[in-house]
Amino acid sequence: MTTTTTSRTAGGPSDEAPAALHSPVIDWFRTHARDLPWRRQEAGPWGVMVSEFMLQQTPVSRVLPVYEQWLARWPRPADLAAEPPGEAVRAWGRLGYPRRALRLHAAASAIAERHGGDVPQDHAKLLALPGVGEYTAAAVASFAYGQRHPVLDTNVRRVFGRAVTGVQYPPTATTAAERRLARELLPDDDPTAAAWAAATMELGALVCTARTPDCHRCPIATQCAWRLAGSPAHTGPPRRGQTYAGTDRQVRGKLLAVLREAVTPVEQAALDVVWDEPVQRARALDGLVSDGLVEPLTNGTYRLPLT
DNA sequence: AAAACGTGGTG
DNA sequence: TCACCAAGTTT
Repeated sequence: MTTTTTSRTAGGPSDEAPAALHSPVIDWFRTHARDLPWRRQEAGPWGVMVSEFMLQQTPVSRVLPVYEQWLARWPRPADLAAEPPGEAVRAWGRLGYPRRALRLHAAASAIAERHGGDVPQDHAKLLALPGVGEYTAAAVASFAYGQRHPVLDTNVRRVFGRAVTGVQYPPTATTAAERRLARELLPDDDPTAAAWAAATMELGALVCTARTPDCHRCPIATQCAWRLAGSPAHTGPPRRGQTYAGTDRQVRGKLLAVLREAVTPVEQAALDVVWDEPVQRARALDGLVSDGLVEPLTNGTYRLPLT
């Protein structure tokens, strides 16, 4: 035997690992999945897409009521596209990151214009839509159309990090190794792959949570590499929590809150009261305007964008 | 590639 | 209380 004997890539899953994980996780999902509105058949691809936009960095509990109102008001992409972008921003409410509302409106317009009003099925076409990145394209293709795509969100990354790689937390940014692993673990056929995607996400959301995982209820606890290693603490760089108080983001939020509530254009003075520091206040407002979230009128007033 | 981008619940 | 966390995308 030579020193160059073939060996499996370090840290990679064994050939039989996938099958051993698929069934327990998918079976668990069948009995424990939450009954969320965007998972109902009647939600359709548009409902799935709307939910995915809203769920980008925003918890399910806060998305629920806004999602219902949104779909009731704009049941099809063309319905949203027919309204001014500012109406999308207003209906977005306090979900946060309001540029998502603008992008969802722009995506709806693109769907209405270029795709005959139907959410495209092709991953590349989904990816080309405003506000749709790698995750959302895969999620819509998988959840709405039952296709086979690696769906790698924060939940799945954590589940794979623990169950397979054996670490408490995945790296800060998604790595090529994580993408490769997600691809390797993907079941071969479309329906099973789609179920796997939804199931691993749900497992991360309900059981394999960031702070205090409930391993007692985990269907793959006996196979979890992290548990088997004694649940070692995170070793990498500290996970940065973004500060918010005093940032431009906070000021933008306060300014936009005023505009959302207003039915008519708002005077400069009404915006000035939300923040006392004039330089930062002006910078925040300029930022909102350049982002297309606020429209300045020639008479010195401001409103949510009509175009 | 690092940083910007909202908001509210929770341990 | 306060830092962490939540189905990311864009520049």
